[in-house]
Amino acid sequence: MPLSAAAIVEAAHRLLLDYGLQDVSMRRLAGELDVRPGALYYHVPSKQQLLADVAHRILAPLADPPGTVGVEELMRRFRATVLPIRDGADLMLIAFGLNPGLPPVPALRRGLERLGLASDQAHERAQIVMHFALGAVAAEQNAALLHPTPETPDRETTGPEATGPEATGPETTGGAALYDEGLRLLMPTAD
Amino acid sequence: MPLSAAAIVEAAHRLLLDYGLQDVSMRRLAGELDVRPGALYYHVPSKQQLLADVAHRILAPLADPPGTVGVEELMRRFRATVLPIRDGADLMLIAFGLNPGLPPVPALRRGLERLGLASDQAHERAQIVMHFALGAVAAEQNAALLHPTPETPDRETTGPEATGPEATGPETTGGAALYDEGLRLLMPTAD
DNA sequence: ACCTGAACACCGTTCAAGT
DNA sequence: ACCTGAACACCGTTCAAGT
Repeated sequence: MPLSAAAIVEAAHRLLLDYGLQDVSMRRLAGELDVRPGALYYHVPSKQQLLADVAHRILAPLADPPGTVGVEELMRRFRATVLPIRDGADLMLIAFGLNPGLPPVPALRRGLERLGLASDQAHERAQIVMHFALGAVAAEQNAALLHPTPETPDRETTGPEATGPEATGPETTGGAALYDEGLRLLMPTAD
Repeated sequence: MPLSAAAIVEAAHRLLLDYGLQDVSMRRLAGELDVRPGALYYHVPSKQQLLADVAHRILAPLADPPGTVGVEELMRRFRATVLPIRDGADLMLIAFGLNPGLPPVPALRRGLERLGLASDQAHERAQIVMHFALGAVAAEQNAALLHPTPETPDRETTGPEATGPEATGPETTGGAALYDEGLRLLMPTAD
């Protein structure tokens, strides 16, 4: 088969999961697909759009949570999805810049309305929650990359139930606890 | 004079303010300073460390706010400082990864303690607030860059009182109002 | 001590030309 | 229609050698 946008997105996704965002280059991608770099541009308009498509694929499971999952659980899943990807939050920041209505957002809005917020309020609150989530995961990933704790587990061979680090922080609260607390503060209350 | 770390940081700072993070390359910096790229590495260990030093310079005014400025005002100043710099939030994300105690953070902690939080609580809350601020400014900048609103003012020739965009959002609340609301939700209350 | 020259191993993107 | 070849204009970093 001749190569296609879908095949390129899939290869980029694999490269991202296996090596991280830094290693997803158009040239490396071309190598992986056994074509010259220029060939990719017949199928995708730019690296940026390609990355946005990859992000969409990754976040698709958060589009319509099965049953009625709570807002906090939804956002915990967002963190769990993005955290294991190297520079995953940077990718999501790019993707949300291109398309602010990406997957967790509509479900987040609906969930906030279910909690009593009017449509406008829910829209606003959803953005605030997303901003916090993106900042928190980005900070957590950068901290881990830049001064890494000894014994990074390096997921691989771990089953699908692998959730994340939770290495006992040096003087800070663990990333998950901090994140949960932030979510809690941003949840609607009678105020 | 022979070139120095300080001179390199200053040139990088100028390049950042004038052209944005994308144009701060070691090679371009070298050109600006009339040396070959390798010369820079005699004075700075890496681009990453250089950028962290530049970030420190930029955030220095937020280290000890004159008088006793409120927490919300402090964080508004953080936004106002970072927003006019192209990809400023990306830079700050790098910088805070390297050094989580950068300028607004200690003042933020002190301010939160003044509002009644115990030391541990203030530390935790400060991180949460910083995560939100970083995410919010990063999202705002990416949105502006990726699908720019017509008539970007393009600061320059504008006086020192230039504060920022505030273009009437299409369907969303303006960036400043959204940011302020996020801050408000994260401020300590009796709960 | 401080810097150059030159290399190593890369980037994203374009586009005439081939099949 | 789909891809190659080749270029354009770049990257960060290292390091022997010069002064």
